[in-house]
Amino acid sequence: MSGTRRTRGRPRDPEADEAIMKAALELFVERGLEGASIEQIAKRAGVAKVTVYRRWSSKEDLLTQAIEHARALVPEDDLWAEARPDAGRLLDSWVHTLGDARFRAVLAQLIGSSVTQPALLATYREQFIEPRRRLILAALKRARDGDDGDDDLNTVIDMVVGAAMYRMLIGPDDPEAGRDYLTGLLRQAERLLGPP
Amino acid sequence: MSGTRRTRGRPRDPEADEAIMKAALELFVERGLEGASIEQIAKRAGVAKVTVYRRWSSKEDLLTQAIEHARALVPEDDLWAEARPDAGRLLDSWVHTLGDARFRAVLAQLIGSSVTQPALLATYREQFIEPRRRLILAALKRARDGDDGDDDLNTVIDMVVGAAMYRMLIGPDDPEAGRDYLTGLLRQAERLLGPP
Amino acid sequence: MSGTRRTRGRPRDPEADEAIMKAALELFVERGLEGASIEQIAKRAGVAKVTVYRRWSSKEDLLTQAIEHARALVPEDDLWAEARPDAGRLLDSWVHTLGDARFRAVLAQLIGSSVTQPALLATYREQFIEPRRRLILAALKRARDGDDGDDDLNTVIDMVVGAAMYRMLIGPDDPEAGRDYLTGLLRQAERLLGPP
Amino acid sequence: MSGTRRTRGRPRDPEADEAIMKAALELFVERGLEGASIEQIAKRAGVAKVTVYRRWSSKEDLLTQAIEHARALVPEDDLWAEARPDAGRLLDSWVHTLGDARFRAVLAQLIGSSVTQPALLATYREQFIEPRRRLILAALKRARDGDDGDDDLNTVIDMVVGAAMYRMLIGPDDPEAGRDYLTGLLRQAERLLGPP
DNA sequence: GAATAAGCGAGACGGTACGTCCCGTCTTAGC
DNA sequence: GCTAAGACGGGACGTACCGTCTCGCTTATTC
Repeated sequence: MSGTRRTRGRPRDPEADEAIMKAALELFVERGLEGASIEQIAKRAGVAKVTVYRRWSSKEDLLTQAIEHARALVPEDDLWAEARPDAGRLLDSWVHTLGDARFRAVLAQLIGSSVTQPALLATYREQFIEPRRRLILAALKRARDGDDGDDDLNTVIDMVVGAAMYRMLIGPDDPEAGRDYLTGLLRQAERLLGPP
Repeated sequence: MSGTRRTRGRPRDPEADEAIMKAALELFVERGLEGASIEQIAKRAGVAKVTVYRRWSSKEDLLTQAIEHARALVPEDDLWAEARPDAGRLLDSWVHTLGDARFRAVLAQLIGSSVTQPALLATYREQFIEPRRRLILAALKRARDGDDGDDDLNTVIDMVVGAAMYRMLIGPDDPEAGRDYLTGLLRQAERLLGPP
Repeated sequence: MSGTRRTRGRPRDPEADEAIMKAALELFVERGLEGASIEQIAKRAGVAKVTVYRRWSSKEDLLTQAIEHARALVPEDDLWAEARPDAGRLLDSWVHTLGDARFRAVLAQLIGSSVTQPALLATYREQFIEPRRRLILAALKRARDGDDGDDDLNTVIDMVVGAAMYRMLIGPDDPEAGRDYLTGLLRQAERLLGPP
Repeated sequence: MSGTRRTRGRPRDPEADEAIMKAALELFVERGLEGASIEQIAKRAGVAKVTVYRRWSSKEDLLTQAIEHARALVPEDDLWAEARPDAGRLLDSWVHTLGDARFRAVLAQLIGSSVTQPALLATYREQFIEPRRRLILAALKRARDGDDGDDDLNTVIDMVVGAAMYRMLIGPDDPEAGRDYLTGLLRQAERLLGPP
């Protein structure tokens, strides 16, 4: 009755997919693109190497899918999915994310690997970053009645997000990049968004 | 006065140092931290592996020093070393740097490798980035007579530099991050630096 | 009856064994014990180094087995395996062997390496030399009805074989050690085996 | 006044020659041609590597000369230099030499190295072996009044010397190759030298 | 119920890099 | 000009992983 015909032979173990993607993401975060070898991924997932290769043609494919898969598991995403989310809670969420070492590790690894493998970072940007930017842009346009061009608003977003990421990725390791710093950024942004 | 006694035996070949650091930096840019193996560095430099190991105890030491060394070779640095450099030329220099794929590759790799090896990025920050920031900060303070706190000025610098780097490292690959984009950033910065 | 369970995983490639032992023997003959490095053996056999190390724990083990293996491939051995081989054909075989540069090289290398590594020569002696000596001894005893002690017969064999090898290994390089020389040796041996 | 003009600069240390040749010979005996590296020879002689290379152009040159040099130091040689040495004492000498592990090691290494480097063994043969053979041949001819050809006598010498060396170099390691064995060989030789 | 087919763990395969050691050559300072 | 010291390019060492491959076994579908 169901549309999808079952294939012949032994079916794939669905738990393996889960375990492999989990292990892949963990290793990528911990040791980067090179450190996340199929060998290690298979070992950590408790799976034979062929089992990985049968499902994904390359490490990059696997990681891309693992990133997409992981996104669906993050409950916080729901907040960003709301049409008009609460600004305070978004700030909290943003502070929380930026302070998370795991997040920093993922993003740093993605940027590093983008030199030889741009697809991963592109996936991440489209999956995580762009939706959030679009949400913020829409909120700003609502607040401003659209009297500024998108370009200017986008530049302001770039400045806020860019400063935060710059601080997190490159800036000195002082733990200053917390709520106070973000609040300062937003205060400056308000001036840019106010009347000239 | 000198007092430093020359050591016995054949002195180390200074050309080898040069060749090794050059090869190391090239490979790091091309293939990242893992791809820059001592084996390949030595081969490209036309040097025996021991010759590398004699001078540097680890790949990270080598790369750190290679980055420091490379900085001294960049003539453009002179511009930034001037007490009161010309703003237009600085902007040109900045545009040129941000548009350079090599620069992007180095910085991206450094950020990626900072997860497991923070020293490299720290060296780069202290050698390249901080001096430029200090110069800009001083210029801004001169212009503003110091009526703003350092924190605010630093935040503005973060926003400009951060936005530029964000665009270069993460942002969509459109080649928009050129002179026009930077000019837009600076225009916004002027507003932040003007009277509230 | 067999009981030997096949082990799991991919079985070892029997052609690799063959190629490795062949390459090892060739290199040993050409360049001696030291020249026959695992690195070169693997390269010549078209095989990865691990593949060698998986099978043999040391170079000496490998060469010992290679010598044993090579013996089984020499068809001439069949002649010596016959119960009552034809004396003329044995002489031909002996002349042929002594004139073979390869044979001289193997034996010379084995003797040289026996100083630091006696096992190789011992294997060779037991595999090649002793069987032939036993065969000759048996033939002599048949001919003489056993009225001499083994010691005397063995001494005569020593004298014939020893003279031939001495000529081949140490003696001046004149190509005299051919059929005439061996025939002369055997004529002298007949006198020793005849009535006193 | 004297004919030989002293050259300029510091004269070579004559003790160095001695020490180097001694060390070279020792290492050759202990570890063979490959093991007797200039590095090790210099270290054991307590001398810099250049000091060795300045005097000899190659390892083989050095060893050849070391062998020649060593011969002059062996007092036993005087016995063989006598016109009509005492047969009993010669036998003693022979037994002593064949039983000496050092002698075996030298000869075995020389034979092994002759595959790639025949000069060493040739020197040894001409310096040590041939003179002794000539002496024995002369003695036999004196005793026999020359009624046999040289060839036959040489063959008998080959058989005795060959058997002894075969036993020492290849034969089973039983310590049988002592005085009794040699005496047996000589007894057999007497039969060959007697009337047909 | 037997045949077929695909998934699975295990492990061998060729290849590359590791960091160390030693080789013979070279290039310096010091006597 | 000799000496000791030590750097040089080259190459082998034995180990560890890499991604690919090839086994025997297991599990499911199909005939």
